[in-house]
Amino acid sequence: MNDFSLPRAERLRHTKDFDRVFRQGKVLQSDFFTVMFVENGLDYNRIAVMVKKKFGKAHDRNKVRRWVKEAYRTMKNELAKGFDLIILPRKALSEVFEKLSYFFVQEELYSLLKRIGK
RNA sequence: AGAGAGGGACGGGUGGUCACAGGUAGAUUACCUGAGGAAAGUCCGGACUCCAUGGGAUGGGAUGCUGGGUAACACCCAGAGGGAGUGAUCCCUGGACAGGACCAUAGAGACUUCACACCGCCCGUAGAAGGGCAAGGGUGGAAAGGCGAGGUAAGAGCUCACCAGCAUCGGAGUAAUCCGAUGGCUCGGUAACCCCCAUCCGGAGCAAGGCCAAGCAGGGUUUGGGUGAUCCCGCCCUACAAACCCGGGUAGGCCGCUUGAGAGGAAUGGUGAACAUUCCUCCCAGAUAGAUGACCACCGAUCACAGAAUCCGGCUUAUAGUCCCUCUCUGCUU
Repeated sequence: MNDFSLPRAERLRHTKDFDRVFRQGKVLQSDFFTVMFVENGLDYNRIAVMVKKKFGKAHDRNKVRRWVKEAYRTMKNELAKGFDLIILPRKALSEVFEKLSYFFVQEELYSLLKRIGK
């Protein structure tokens, strides 16, 4: 109930899983994020964060990926279960990234992710 | 105190709540560890792995004052010469008498066994003609040793002193080079143009390469070769090697993967050097869709550049701020 952990099993790891999400998945978009998701037949979610090299230098790419993972970890109990999802930060985010705080990213993601499965 | 030169250290801290990666332990839990000085650019140099294997010639590439250090280097240390600065200090570095090529514009003339003569100077003459000359002016990045004196019709290493450069001899130094003597007076620059000399260099890269598991299905054509700059010789394989076509199967796990030219300290050698040797202590990230994050509190007082991917040694570039050491100049006080 109060499980905030994010172990390896709850992450997408194999090429065929990625292919399945890209081929069969549905897409949700906001100005700053794209989310692709598909049902996985399990009783929990698996996620991956993909940051394109265009986003910025390695330091910033790491930072945005960690923020997204952290945000997902703290809100995952409030989301629908049984999906594989891929979260992609969009180019618009990289342009204003330096001025943002973690909380802004968290808000953005929550408003997007709660629409999954409805 | 101010201005400056060289070098070094750190680059938020502590506590708490969640979360991740690795390791250890009798193991759904504890404990420990967890990015950088540049992790970066991928510019050099190695280790390591595979290409069956050795030698020679040619070609290509890299480096470039001297000596030392190193596994090696384009790095480091010490020294030499030249240049800049009052100084601490900083910057530059093979050869232009082996040869070739080029030196725009300007200028009379740009490297040539009388270099040239535009304005000039001198002799000559009524004035010319005809001779002699290169000091001064002018052009240029550079004008054929410089400067002074003698000399002369005017001039000229024509003669002489000093300076620069060249050659020979002697001395000091491992050497670059320096010092001294003598001689004949003396032909620029560019080698990030070809080139010459000396030294070094095979290719590809951890997605290297290897093991296990699973799985299928092999067949055909061409070439005669197979050592990836080329050629030659030797040797090995040809049950091989390469290319292409048709058809099929994997793309999961483990190793490589972090103990290493390792870090800290001491002694000795070395130039109070780079560095080497010996001894003692320590283990300090190893992910694989890729671990370091988020929040709260307090303090310093707002926090730069920025994230490991086989591992080391360098170089270069980016960097808020804090602290330390050595030295120079100027001013003031004693």
